Amino acid sequence: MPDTLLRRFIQINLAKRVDAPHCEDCNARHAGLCDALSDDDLSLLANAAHSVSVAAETGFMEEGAPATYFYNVNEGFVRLFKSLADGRRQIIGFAGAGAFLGLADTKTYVVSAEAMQGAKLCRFDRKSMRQAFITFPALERRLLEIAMHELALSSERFLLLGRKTARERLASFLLSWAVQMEFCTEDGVPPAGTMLHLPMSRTDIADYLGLTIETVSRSFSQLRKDGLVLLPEIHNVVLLKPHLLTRIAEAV
Amino acid sequence: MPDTLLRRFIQINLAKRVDAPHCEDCNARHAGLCDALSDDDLSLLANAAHSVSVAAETGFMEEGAPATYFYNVNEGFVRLFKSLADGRRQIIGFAGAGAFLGLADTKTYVVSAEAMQGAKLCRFDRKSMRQAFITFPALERRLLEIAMHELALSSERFLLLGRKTARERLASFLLSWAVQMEFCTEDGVPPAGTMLHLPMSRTDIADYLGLTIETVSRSFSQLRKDGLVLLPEIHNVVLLKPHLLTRIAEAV
DNA sequence: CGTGACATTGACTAGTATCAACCAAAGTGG
DNA sequence: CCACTTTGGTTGATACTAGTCAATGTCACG
Repeated sequence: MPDTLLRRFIQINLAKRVDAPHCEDCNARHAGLCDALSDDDLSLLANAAHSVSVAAETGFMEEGAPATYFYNVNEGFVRLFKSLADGRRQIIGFAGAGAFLGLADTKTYVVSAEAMQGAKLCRFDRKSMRQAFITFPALERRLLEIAMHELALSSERFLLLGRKTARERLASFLLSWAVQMEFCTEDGVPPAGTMLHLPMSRTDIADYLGLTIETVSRSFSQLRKDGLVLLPEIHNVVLLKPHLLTRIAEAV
Repeated sequence: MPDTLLRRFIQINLAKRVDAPHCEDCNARHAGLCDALSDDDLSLLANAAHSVSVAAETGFMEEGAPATYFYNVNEGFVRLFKSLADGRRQIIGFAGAGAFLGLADTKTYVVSAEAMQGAKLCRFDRKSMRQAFITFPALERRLLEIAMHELALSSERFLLLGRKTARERLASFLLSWAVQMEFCTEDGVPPAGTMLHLPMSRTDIADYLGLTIETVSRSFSQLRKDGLVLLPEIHNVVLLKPHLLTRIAEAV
């Protein structure tokens, strides 16, 4: 085979696509959807994906826009939100590695998404994803599990937004973040002294909990004064009395 | 075949189980999960189900209890809710014919359920349901669609509970109920003059919207004074200016 | 060291909750 | 049959939590 033809063959059939994701060393390899597939199947799926980087504070999905892509978060955090016409914002969730975005039964996105710091994502277009669900039924089953888990969490959040006080909301938030960051033991409570890193601003926390930044700030100070937490840095919280926090969160 | 043996054969193989549901004339036949199956497949599934009646204001599912059954609502309305230790209650949703209850990735129910008036339900145990998902993949696909739809609705409700005023919440509620009752045209707005029947009490509406009964009552009166609705009976609302209601609901 | 972004704290306000009175409709029982 | 009670809803007066507006503090960065 002449040299140029050989190079061409390699290019087409063997070389990795530069923008295809490298699943082997991905943070999300054993989380979310990807965890449902074997290495071989995943590498097939990866060929349908594009790896994209999103700069800090940049949007890549907009409520109401045609839902052309699904995303899987590989690195960094993403905030999902909805807004009212006058600018009021509600953060629907913070999505980290392994989270699957763009899930919807509609033709348009139901929420907007922005990278918080820099984020790396896998992008699939909906067509190839539909195909993947047919090829890999395990994927669809996993998606159902994920969706059911989200639904369970959402009922907890309805209770928070509809019925809890500012203090209770913040306590619940800290604990749920500890769960999401896998700091919790089998009883669902993080060990005393756990230091949580909160990658989001006070504004984000406020818009997540249905409060204002001032109320969030005051509630933090109150928890600190009561000896429940330490606030060594703005983005770090030490949970001194996690069991008391759960009592506050559940109004026991 | 002797007479007694024949009777016995009929009893075992041909006679309908008294408590098996009659899918042909069920309200939920062409809604929710059941709509995903053909008549033949559905009658197979029906054999795994028990038809149960629940009296008004009676609970049949409790948050935290072992999740042994799934339910499908055939008739009447059911309220799903979560409570805090001190009695504060948040209604997660009102489920009518076709709704599927008990969905959860956990071993225990995440919400409680009560019939509002009398309700008729199909009860499946989780084991036979898992089997049904394997036998009828269309069922699982449909369940995923339902779950994704619920997730889309839930983000809308986060916005409502976290960021909307009492008046906006009530306007949103009336419109969403009109959608659920299929009163809306293709633009998602019900025609002017639509009369909505609200099967729930003011207390239920309050606990659904994260308000008190007094605030709900005042908000109703306010909408009436502003000429947006009529309140001929307590459980009936006439939407006089639905487009204005949507403007209020979305803060345009 | 000045600037800007973000957070905290304080003073005051507003929207909703709470408490209470009142009302209407639907039982209940003598 | 009619007074009495009960239940659910509305309306008013007041309280309180969280929001708004403003001043101050803190930290990172040029």
